[in-house]
Amino acid sequence: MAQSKEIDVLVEEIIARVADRWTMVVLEALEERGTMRFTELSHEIPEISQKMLTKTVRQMERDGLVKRKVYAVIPPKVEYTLTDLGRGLSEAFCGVWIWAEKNHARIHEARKKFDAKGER
Amino acid sequence: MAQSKEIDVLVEEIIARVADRWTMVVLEALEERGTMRFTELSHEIPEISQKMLTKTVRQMERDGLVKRKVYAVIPPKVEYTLTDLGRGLSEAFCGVWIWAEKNHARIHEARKKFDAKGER
DNA sequence: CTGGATCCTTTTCGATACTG
DNA sequence: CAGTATCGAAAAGGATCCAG
Repeated sequence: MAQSKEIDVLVEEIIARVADRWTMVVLEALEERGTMRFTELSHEIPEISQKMLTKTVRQMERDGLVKRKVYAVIPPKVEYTLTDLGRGLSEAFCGVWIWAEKNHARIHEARKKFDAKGER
Repeated sequence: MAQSKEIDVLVEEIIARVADRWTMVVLEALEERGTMRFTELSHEIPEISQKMLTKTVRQMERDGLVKRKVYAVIPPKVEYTLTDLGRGLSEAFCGVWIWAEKNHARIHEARKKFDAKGER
């Protein structure tokens, strides 16, 4: 049963959005540590800029992957938690993480070989 | 058993590279149809430009995900095939595709809700 | 047929400064 | 604390032309 082409395009768009560099890392962090505040996230992922973190969590919220809970206190407090949808994605992506952990050495090796060839 | 931080960064780099928009689509195409020529790929994925396709398959070759076989004929003939590494990734990523197929409707729904809120 | 090279536009991203 | 706004650098991407 062939999927329609339109569905394919929709699915591809989801993959592209969701398989984003930072989305994956934030998803992992939230999966491992549960509910987290904005600053906790940025400490957990030092490589991300504040701007990208804001953008990423907003996008994830929009896509229904995380729940954003704002406390009306001063100073502000905002907590991020994975939704069921987000946890499902995290689980689905688990296989890719495992694959990457197992094979990153092979990839780096392949790159070295490839680059060595080109230098001749 | 906590993984070292350096490994994490290596793995994240792999994820980022491999979870690229076009890499995923090319991977899928090659997994489904086996060996393919350059033009076949570009026909199978009409949305990709020639430049991006070239770049993507080069990168995948460098990372050891595809094998590139050049036939010394005129006109030129180049075939692309997944390596074991590539097939492994495709398999690992399979879970994410299934998740996306199952849940794309929920995501689009979540987006609609989110956008509706913002318009007030 | 399979690209490489070039030019140009668009998008992404980081750094910085500022606010409730 | 948790952002928004803005600027400029850098990267991605498309279009076109050319070559082996």
